[in-house]
Amino acid sequence: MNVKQEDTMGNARRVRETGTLGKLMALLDLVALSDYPMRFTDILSLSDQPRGTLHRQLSHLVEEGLLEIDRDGRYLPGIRLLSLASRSWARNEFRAIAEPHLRLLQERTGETVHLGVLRGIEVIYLDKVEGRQSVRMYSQIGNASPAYCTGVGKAALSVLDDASIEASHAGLQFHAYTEHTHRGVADLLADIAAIRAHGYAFDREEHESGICCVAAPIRSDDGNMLAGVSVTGPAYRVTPEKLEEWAPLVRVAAASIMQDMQSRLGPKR
Amino acid sequence: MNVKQEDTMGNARRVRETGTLGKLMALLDLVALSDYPMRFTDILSLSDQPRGTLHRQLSHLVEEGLLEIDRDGRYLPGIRLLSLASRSWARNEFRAIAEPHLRLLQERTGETVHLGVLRGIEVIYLDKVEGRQSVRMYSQIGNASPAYCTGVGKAALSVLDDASIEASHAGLQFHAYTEHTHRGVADLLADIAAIRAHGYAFDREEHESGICCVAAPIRSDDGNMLAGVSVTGPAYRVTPEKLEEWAPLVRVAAASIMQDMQSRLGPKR
DNA sequence: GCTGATAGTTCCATTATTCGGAACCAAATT
DNA sequence: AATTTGGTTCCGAATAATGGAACTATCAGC
Repeated sequence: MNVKQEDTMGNARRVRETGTLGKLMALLDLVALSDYPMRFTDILSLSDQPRGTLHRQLSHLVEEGLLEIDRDGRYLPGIRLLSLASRSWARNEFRAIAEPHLRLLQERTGETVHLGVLRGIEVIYLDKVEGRQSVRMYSQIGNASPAYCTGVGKAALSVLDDASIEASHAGLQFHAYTEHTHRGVADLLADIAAIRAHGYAFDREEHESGICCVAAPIRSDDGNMLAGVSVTGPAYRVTPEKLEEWAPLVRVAAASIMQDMQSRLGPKR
Repeated sequence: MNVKQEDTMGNARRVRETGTLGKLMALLDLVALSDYPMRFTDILSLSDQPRGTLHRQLSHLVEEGLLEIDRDGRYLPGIRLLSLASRSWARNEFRAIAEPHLRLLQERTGETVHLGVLRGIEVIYLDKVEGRQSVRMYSQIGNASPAYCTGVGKAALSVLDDASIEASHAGLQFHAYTEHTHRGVADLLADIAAIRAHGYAFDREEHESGICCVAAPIRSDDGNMLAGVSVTGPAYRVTPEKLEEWAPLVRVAAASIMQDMQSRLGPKR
């Protein structure tokens, strides 16, 4: 576009901002995914754009219902996003195919089961099946977490070769969520080598203190989508032994999902 | 813009399509909210745009992850929508404030409780609290339904005056979901008059056969947002007597939510 | 395999939209 | 009243979207 080639580091999400839509979506990300609601000036300082331009862009997003302004002039994600997303979820074939297998895995282990897909260097959780406790359903669904510190993410990455992983994570600053979080690509690659050897990945409190999981990779037959299933639980209940014990179950679940995908999506075309 | 002023009736959703973003979002709606996955030509026949233009627009949406193409060349809603929406939901203050009241109402009635906001002539469900059964959580959240045939929708509409309702529903074709669905604005306004008198709305199998509910309106203090709470259940369990019995509880829930909003949002600014 | 038809993609001069600096407006602050 | 801060509007210049047409699969029937 113009001078702003170098994406101010931290935000290693978007690379090229394709035309008008790209710019607006980048802005939407900035506002909707921020951790606190921002006002016009806050956004102005983060997005290097002239005032007039930014103002018009925000107005357009608001007009479309993608953002909303509260009474204090703070910008918040709009509800239109919700209705779009509910379709995205309901109509997702992969999720639908995986669901029964997630349920089975949940029953076998008694712990929470997650399904997530890899999108770049992030994992987006597509579904979640939990046991009795009706804590906060929905919660995790749609959430994006870094691949390098989640079981599902590392499992999915393990299908790729080192070069790709290194390339996609180059220059990324690994955030130290806990003391066990990988600190850089080298750590990650070492872990991934082990994951490839075993066929499953562990997350031992790497993303959240006190939370462990074991995950297995899923790849679509066309190879365009990488995903993972995991069983997650609190460390006091989910011991290393339990994780080892569940690993084969998780692998079976992943394998069954892949098989179902092949038979339900493969033959057609 | 150009000739296409009259929005081919049925789709009484979008009126003016603001610039580039508006057109793209209209297209996204068309594709993402359709009932079945469409291929390029299907979309072409629905959106009156030249081939080249449409193709580029779809490409942009795909590049941004708002749409995806499956192996058969059909366009589907993309997962990026999910991650945006999860923030929209998690950060929604109204939902957070209402939640405890929804839980209480659920406990008191034992049936499923919904929270929905009015957006134009549609209701978008923001939250849902159900009892024991872990049927299909999430399901309803984000879903958009016509206001005229849902309890929450009619309750929310009842806060507006007849003229506004008539204006917004003018020319709208009322879809006959069941034999009890209102057939036109006249029916709707008659029902709404009763709702205003009582302070609560019934839905007696108007949207879905065998499903009944009772709902009460919620209006934000600034009057910019209309919403509703409802208790819903299967007709065999949720008799007319039960609905009458719950009506005051639903009104109390609505009132408490409004009060909480006032005290938690009001004083600030 | 050939022929015509249908589906999808690319090109590029024209046209419409966005861009962005600056002026403007409105509230708070001194 | 004067100044600062936060937000909005304007309009010529820069840029991106448009859309007709040419082009390339892919497919169906012969």
